Amino acid sequence: LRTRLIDPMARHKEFDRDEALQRAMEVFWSRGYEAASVGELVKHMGINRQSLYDTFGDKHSLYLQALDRYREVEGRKLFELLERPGSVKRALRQLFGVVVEASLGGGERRGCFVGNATSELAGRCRETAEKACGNMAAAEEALYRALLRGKREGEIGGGRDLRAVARFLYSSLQGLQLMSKATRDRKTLEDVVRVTLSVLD
Amino acid sequence: LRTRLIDPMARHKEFDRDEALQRAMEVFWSRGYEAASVGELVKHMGINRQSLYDTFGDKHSLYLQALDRYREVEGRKLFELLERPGSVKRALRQLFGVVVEASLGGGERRGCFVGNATSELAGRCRETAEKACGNMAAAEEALYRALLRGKREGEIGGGRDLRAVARFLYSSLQGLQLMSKATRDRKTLEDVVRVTLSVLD
DNA sequence: TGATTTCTGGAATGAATGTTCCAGAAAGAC
DNA sequence: GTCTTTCTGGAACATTCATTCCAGAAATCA
Repeated sequence: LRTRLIDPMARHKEFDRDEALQRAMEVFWSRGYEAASVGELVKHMGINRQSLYDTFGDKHSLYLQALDRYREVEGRKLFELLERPGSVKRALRQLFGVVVEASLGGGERRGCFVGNATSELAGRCRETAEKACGNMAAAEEALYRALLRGKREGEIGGGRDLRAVARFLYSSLQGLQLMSKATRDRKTLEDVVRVTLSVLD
Repeated sequence: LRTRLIDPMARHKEFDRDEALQRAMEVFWSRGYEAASVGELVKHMGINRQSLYDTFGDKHSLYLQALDRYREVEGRKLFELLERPGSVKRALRQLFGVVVEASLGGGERRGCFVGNATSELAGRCRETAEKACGNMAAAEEALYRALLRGKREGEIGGGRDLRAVARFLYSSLQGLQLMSKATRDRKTLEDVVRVTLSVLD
């Protein structure tokens, strides 16, 4: 790092750091921390073993960076969905619906990476717990703003503590994602969603 | 096994199988499947390494048996709490309250073993997924019966699809347990519980 | 071209893993 | 006492793991 500033003539990195991190995230997302081996990561990231260690540090450090990336990418999606003009209730139905459909589709059921990380590591790894907390707070905030807008636009009644409702919705989303890992029964998942969203009425 | 039936003269098992399994369950519950080493299991179970393999088979098989035990033990607790005569709403408040207090106490936050197992393995291990499903169905049934009683006794209104509400409550419990792994903020958790239980009003 | 740095692939390392083998002690049934 | 079986502790095994080392090829900039 220092030498490059002093005498900057060398080969550039060939791979795209973000793209490699994205791939790493997918592996950790599917397999979890412990079950994901460095060999697997190397293969899916498409970079050299040495490059992995040079660029991201060790496995644990890479995991935390993957968590950060997940938050950015998925957080952006959540944000965009909820800030989109139009019915807030409709946006929430869509949000929960995406989870249900992802579970019923033939693909892999990875759940929520942050939820998985919380379940697997938060009790044991302070950094993971902090990142999970941060993600929770960010999602809660996005939900809260959406609810505020819903109230402002008359779609949501004023009798509720919207902060509490936002927290409830985040918790429900995590519960649903967990359920969706265990069952592919559409009726069950839709029951959960229907009752969850009924608190907005 | 066969020889014992033909010629039953030998030493008896010295340790209590259920007790050892209970200990194994605690290890898996705290650490998850991958992170729990056989060495750790041997130590906490208080039995010999060989006895572990003789009695429970390999690590994976032991894990599945621990899951079964969890379901029996915790399932019984859930059942007893919900079947206890008196207010159903009160019982549910108590149920959710236990989770909140466990999270705020100084102890380890293990969450729900079945939830942990679902998160870590259900996507990859069919047997785990099936056991998780079974547990879900059993808990749902207990909740459903409690709700039916609440309706019969006039505590819960008749407008609801109680099957759906039972599923919702189970999902919420899982969501809450996950949240409780990441945060120790009482207000946050109580917000979630309050909104969750408000669907019964 | 020459200097310098990074990339790449593979080998090497050392620790930890799950599992099995062994030999002796202990305890029931005859 | 004599079997027979299980228990116990420890060693042995093979595999996998995360991580590091190495040497050559590639690429940048002077």
